[in-house]
Amino acid sequence: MNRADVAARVIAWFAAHARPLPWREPDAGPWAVLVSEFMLQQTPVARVLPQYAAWLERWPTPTALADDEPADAVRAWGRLGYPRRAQRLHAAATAIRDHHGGAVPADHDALLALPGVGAYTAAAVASFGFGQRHVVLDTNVRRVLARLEGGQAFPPASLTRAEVTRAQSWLPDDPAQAAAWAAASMELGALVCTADSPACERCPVADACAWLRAGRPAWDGPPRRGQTYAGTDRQCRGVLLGVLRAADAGVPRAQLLAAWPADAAQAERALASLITDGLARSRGDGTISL
DNA sequence: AAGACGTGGCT
DNA sequence: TAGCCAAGTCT
Repeated sequence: MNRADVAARVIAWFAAHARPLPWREPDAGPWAVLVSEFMLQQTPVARVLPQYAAWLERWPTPTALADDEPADAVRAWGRLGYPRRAQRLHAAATAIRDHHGGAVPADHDALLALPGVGAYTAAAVASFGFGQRHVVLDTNVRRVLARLEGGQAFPPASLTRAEVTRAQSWLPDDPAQAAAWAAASMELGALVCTADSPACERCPVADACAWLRAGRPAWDGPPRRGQTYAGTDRQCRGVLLGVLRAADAGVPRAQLLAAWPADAAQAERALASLITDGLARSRGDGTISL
């Protein structure tokens, strides 16, 4: 029962059970993969699906997006969340237009240099978009490996060097197989080896799982801190940005701030941070716009 | 390197 | 219901 055999079974399971997602279709090129990866950062598949289709229809190439305004991208992002991702995707498209001839680069380091592209996204695009061999370590794969080999219910709070080393040891030698493993191990985590109530009875490698063998012990590490949201600056920013997204023209400053009546000082602070981040701009006539 | 950064669905 | 969680990145 070596890693290659276990990985092969996960890949076979994927062939039979993978969801038919548009960015995995044969006609989805690197640009489609890049767009999907940006949208999927911390956002569930179900909410990404409609936005993804609309986005690619409007901007079928990086250059098409780069030639429009960043504000258009933020508005089209809608309610996907973390609107800075829209801003960064626009910036990445601009870099692709200006420095890569309009084609998404295949080189891992070139991908990593793009705005909003970190270790995961660079590896994912190189792997799914170009069939290369990279460690693709997202939250799903981290959890799968933590259980399968580590015997722990969850991975550490932040990505460790040990996890990367472990993931490397699972990567098939052949590039095509490595890319298949990346997609399959992610899908296994998303559909079977889920964070809560994992479906071990449907797991193709349950017999090889250290965590299941140990009786599925509960997480005994440090408490994973929750994400409080109500009343935070983040929520306030979201409300203000929602108003700006919906507006055709600039919104009078006072009217915008009135959208967060609970705490005027907080609204001022949130607006200032949005402007600093380039997600909102103050216009000459005293109005605010995207 | 811990914390900021949106949003909505599920239990 | 309130908290947890979702294909992370940046500082």
